[in-house]
This record gives sequence, structure tokens and C-alpha cells, in this order.
Amino acid sequence: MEEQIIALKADILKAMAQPTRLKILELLRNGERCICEIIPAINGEQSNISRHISLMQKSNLVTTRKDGVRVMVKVRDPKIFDILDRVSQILKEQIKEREKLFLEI
Amino acid sequence: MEEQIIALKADILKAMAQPTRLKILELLRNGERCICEIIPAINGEQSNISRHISLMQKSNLVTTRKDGVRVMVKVRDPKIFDILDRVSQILKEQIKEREKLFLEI
DNA sequence: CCATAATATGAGTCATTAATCATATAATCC
DNA sequence: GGATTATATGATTAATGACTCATATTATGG
Repeated sequence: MEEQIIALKADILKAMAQPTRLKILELLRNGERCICEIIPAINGEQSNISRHISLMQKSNLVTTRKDGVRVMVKVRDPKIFDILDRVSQILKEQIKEREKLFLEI
Repeated sequence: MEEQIIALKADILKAMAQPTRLKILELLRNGERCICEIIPAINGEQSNISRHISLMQKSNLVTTRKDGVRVMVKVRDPKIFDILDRVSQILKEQIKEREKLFLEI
């Protein structure tokens, strides 16, 4: 596979692979949200959230639109949530296996 | 959702979100591989590949077993490949949309 | 026009990461 | 045992990332 394609795939995954950004994406499962709602919802610092959202926008994970003073954010492609679901499943099974090992001691 | 769970999800995604590691994972689609095969296949530096594999092992993405001098690596949970497939789909559609915009100019 | 609310951005800090070279460890074969 | 092959690891460097504070920008309502 070509280097460029690989790099773009890595960028998509990188844009998801961070706790604050995961929290934002989880919030956006319920649809479009204003940045001003996201900040208190995940108890984040304004400038930090702003940067995380602009990063996800650059990687095309989310889109934004202006609504007066507010900026509304939504996830561009719902397949993002499929990925998040898979990650949850994988994690659940990892935790199960760790518990199994623990019981064997 | 709890901070810890979020952090673990981010770790799984982080372990995938890097070009060299993506290449390794793609190679492992065809099953278990020796590290000594992976190194030339992706044209990597030995110590670098070694570190990337041990990182993916720590995040439980892959497992390893010794076979003589060799270390065989395989992906622990095939759902990893589902994630890679989704990322490919998302990227394809992103590229399509960019082309669409380009044609409109 | 001014005050206010929402967002963005410059600059700085601190931590993490990827990569590489050199060297160590471990298993195998002769 | 000694040479060889495969892998791991310590140390270093350069780049990137997350976060914060202060300040700028933008839109709205009064």
C-alpha cells in the first residue's frame, strides 16, 4: 500500500486516539452539538476543546457550521461510531480475559 | 463514561494510529508472521520494528510466541481488521468528496 | 456603539513518541 | 565452545502533542 494512503489512515485513527477527543465524539453520538455545550459537558478548558475540535475538523472527522456566535459540530461520517463500537467490544473482551487469568491464580 | 475506560480505548486506537504499525497490522492480515519476515517486508529498521511490536503487545493488539530464535507475531482479535476496513471506507469517501469539490471549481 | 458571549489563536511549558546507533541477550548450528 | 542469526534494550535526538494563560476576533443584543 502507498505511503500516503497509510499516512492518511493513521491520521484518521490519530484524530480519534485521545481521551478528550473520544469524549467529544461520544457526546456527538446524539447529534450536532454547540462547542459551548461540549465544554461544560466534558468539563474541559475552552481553548483546549477548541483546538481538539479544529484538529478533528482537519482530519475530516467532524464538520462545523456557524449559528450566530455559536459553532455547531457534528460527526461527518457515522461509520466513526462503528469504529468506536468495535473498540469497546475489543476492550470488553480484553478485560474479560484479564479477569479469567486473575481467577486462575 | 469513566476516565479509565476512555483512556484504555484511546490506548487501543493509539496502538493502531501510526504508519509503521499500520503496515505491520496489514501484513498480519494473512496470519502469523515472524519478526524477521516483517522487517524486510516493510523495509524497517530492526530495533524500530521490535519496539513497535512490543508496544502493540502491551496494548494487547498482538500476541507473540517464541519459535526457536524467532518470534512469531499475530493479531489477537480479528475485530482489529474490521476497524482497519472501516478506516479504509471512511478514507475512500473522504477522497471521493474531495474530488467532487475539485470538479466543481 | 458598547458590553457580552462564544470561539480562535499566539506563545510557552512539559511530556510523549519515533527513530537510530550501539550493544546486550538468547537460541541454534557446527 | 564459538560463530551466527534473531530479537531486545539503553541512550540520545528531533519532532510532535496536550495543555494552559492571555489576548484577539466575531457576532449579538441592548
